[in-house]
Amino acid sequence: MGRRKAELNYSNIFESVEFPDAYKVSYLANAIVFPTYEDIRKDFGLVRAEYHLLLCLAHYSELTAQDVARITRRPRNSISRAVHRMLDLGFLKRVPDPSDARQAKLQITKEGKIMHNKISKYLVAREAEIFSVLSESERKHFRDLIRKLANFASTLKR
Amino acid sequence: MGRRKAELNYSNIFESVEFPDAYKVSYLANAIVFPTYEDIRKDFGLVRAEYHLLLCLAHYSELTAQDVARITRRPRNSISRAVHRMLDLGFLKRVPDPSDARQAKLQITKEGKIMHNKISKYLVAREAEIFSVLSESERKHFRDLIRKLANFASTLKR
DNA sequence: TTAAAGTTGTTCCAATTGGAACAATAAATA
DNA sequence: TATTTATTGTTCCAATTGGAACAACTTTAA
Repeated sequence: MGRRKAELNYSNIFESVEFPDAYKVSYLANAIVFPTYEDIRKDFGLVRAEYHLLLCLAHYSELTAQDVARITRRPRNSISRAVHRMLDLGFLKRVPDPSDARQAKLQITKEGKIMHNKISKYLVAREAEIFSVLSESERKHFRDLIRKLANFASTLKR
Repeated sequence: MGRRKAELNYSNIFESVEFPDAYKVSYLANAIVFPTYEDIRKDFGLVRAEYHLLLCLAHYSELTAQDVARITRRPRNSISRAVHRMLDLGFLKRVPDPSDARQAKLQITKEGKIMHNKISKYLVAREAEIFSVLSESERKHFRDLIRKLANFASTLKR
């Protein structure tokens, strides 16, 4: 007691905010997702859109830049910039689409896959850490609910 | 044995991504939270950190800039910038702390409260829209689970 | 067939952003 | 006490960002 100043514990507004569920989704994203992008940038040298390209093309063998923009809900120009850098880095290849000269099909390269695997490994561990606070059954339940929400959100116009 | 249909709908990677839960939290935030900040900017003229100041000071009568940075997990310099603009706009007032000359206590003004109420109303409606896809019981479960996750996330070092 | 409307990928540009360093002050330690 | 370490709020700066406009191309409508 005495000399040390009283330390108030202003830690959050989780229970008092007017939109507690949306606020916590936002908070979680800020606490765990965005620092993760920062880690990816520092440790692997890729910015968000660049990583998104890897992620999408690791799961679909062929996509246009526009497809990736839609899947990730990022602006097209960010994706466009990222495509060029990823081509330079050798993580993607691009083939013009003969049936539509406006667009080009993108594919991930072997090097891209290797990079994707490295980053994924890190992200899987990170996810496990965060969700370790839930029991198996809670986590299963959460998965069902967040799936419902995400599917619904994906139908909303951008 | 039918051929796979050529016209696939590349809409998401929810089910194939290696970290499906974290990915959907991120996706939800991108789909509903960040467009919301954009709306607040357009409709109310406040950027994210400025709105965060309103939000925090609507729920705690007195906070330092640093408190707000901690509560919202935003960088201090963003909050600092926002404080000055909010003072100019008359939404906040600032009183030097006599017991610690480094810091100042911030409070929301009447005008700030009015602005906060307007924005809150919009956000509450937005939350209701998003979560309308869940039943009452599902929503209650989701609330419990996201609370657990958010509380855990708040204990993680920044 | 022509004209209008929509789509894709791109460049440009202005604004936002956050890391880093800094001065002032406070707290901890020797 | 004197010195070192930590904290607060700030400014600076470089990088990221996304909106808007654009050209090239395709699709739809007339």
